[in-house]
Amino acid sequence: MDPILSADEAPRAADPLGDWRRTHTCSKLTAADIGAEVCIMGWVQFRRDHGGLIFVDLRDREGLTQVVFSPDHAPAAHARAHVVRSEYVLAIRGTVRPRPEGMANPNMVTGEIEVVVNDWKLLNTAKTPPFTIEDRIDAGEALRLKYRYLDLRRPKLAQNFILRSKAAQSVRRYLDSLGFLEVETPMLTKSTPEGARDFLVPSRVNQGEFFALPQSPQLFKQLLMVAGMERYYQIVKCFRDEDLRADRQPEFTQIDIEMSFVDEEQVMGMAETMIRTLFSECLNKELPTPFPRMTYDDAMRDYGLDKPDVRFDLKLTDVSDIVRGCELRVFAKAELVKGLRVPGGETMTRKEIDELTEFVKIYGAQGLAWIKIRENEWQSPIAKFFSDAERSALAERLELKVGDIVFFQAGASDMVNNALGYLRVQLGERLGLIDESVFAPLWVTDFPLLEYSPEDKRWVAKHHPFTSPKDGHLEVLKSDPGAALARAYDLVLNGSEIGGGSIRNHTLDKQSAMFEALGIDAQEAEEKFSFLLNALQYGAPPHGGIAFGLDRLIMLMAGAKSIRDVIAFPKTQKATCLMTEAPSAVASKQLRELGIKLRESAAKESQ
RNA sequence: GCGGGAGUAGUUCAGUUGGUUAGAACGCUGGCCUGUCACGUCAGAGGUCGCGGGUUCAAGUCCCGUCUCUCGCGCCA
Repeated sequence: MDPILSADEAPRAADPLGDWRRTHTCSKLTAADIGAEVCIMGWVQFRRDHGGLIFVDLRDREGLTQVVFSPDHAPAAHARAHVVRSEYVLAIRGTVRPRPEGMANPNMVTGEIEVVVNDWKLLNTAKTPPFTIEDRIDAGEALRLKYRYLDLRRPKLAQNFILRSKAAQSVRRYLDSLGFLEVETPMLTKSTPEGARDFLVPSRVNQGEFFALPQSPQLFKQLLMVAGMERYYQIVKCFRDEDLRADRQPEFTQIDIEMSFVDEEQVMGMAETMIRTLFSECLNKELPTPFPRMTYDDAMRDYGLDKPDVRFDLKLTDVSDIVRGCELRVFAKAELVKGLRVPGGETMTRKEIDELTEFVKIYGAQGLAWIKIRENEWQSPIAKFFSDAERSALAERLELKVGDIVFFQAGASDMVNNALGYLRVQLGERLGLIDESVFAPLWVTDFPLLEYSPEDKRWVAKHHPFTSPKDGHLEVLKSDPGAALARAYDLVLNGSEIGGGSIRNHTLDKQSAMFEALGIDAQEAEEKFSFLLNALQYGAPPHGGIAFGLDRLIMLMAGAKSIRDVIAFPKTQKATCLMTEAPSAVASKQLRELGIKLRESAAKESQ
């Protein structure tokens, strides 16, 4: 056995691990282990030094165990233990024993027992951490991101990564059992015109030219289908240089899947079972069979959004036709007028309504009209503008009852749907209509193939330009581009889009027609996508697939508020890493090798 | 690019109408303490009030600019 330093000689020098081996993790000791000689290793969570007895809660990835240094039991070991501080790394050899009568701690998994120390090693000391490592956090996120390796020691965060690992394994097991091949695709690839901004990587050997990091492996997985792989998957990083949100990071992970010889029913069925298996294996939650479905048009009509949160019941109602002739001009001339009836909402205060009005303004609304339905009157700033006929039509259409409040939004249809759709979600949260223990999956289908971009003044792909139109919709595409439907589907969970996919164009003529509709001429298509167009001419099988946002999925499963809580080393909202301080300036030699010169406004001091 | 919130001790925060030496809790250091479990107790140390200007006899506090973190809008096929 290794010699152990005595208390008076260099008490803070670390001991070598030597031949000590861990026998148990800190969560695994129970009353069944009483009497056992064990060796546990971990970090000091709390120290309670009574001068006599010293208690230490030792933490490892799995949990906490109380360790007791006793002057009666092992005087030498006890004498050295006064130097122990928070986050010191200890190896403990001791005996599991029951806590004295009445001293059990019901709040701890291992609260029945404690380990009385026979001998111990100080494996390392630690500076006082800048914040306390416990779930009851009191430090700001910026500080925690700088010391991410300390934040990750918190049990709650550690649990998220245990869940994430189990989830990835569950998905791999499932897909492997169905004959999917895990194939890696390039990280250094070609910049594509459509979609998000690319992260670019300069090439030293090809100066003046750039790789792009993949926004997704979309084209590669299609080419793997042409290559006859038949079933592909990958749990893979994707990169998009767009602004961040609580649920968006510039690099994120997809479960990427593609299959040959299938239609949308087979892809959705496979994906649905994968998600159901995942929830069953990792959370012990049974999701409905089958998942409910809704068309895009129905989602927009009833919920205003293409990702309805169906955990609660409020719905939007179109009343445009009823108010077309009313005296309230903003209603009468609006492209779309919708109402949102809130049962029992009549008790809402002026202040609450004002807050909701501010809320909808975020989405471009000018204001928020409302009517409180009382026994003998409609209390409302706008009720006077409606005729008796209009009132009774509204009451009937909206199924108004005494005690309700109904909110209206009028104007451009995109704005009305967006503002009322998010107002609905806001009300669901504020009024406690959401059961947080429920997971409500929903397929949204029959998406439009294209949407009009006012900014670019042209039609752009809603899903992506490789999505196949529904049967017969290739013709619709030419006559009425906005009406053409896609063989695309999204999976929505609790109001978040967690996955989406489509059946692809596997023939050259269909893909060419799609490019044409998008205003990509033959020459540009050739430049950007010749490899795909070539491949489609060599016997591409019918194929389709789906991709899930793993981070967002784990975030929902873990009940985390931010995607950062399920990514080991995330970026801040300005896409920087507070721990490594990336991105950073580089030496001018590096830039010279790449043939890159910075514009003066962008140049920063290099190291 | 735009809007909201935040920035004061190691941490989380308080700080009145601009007015004495900027406070509290936790943490930290030292003493005491043999059944604690966010131990207790006594004592102590600890401040570029994000940064830069300005107004003023006097600025944590008022004004202008700027940076960072965060939530959202736009953006994200």
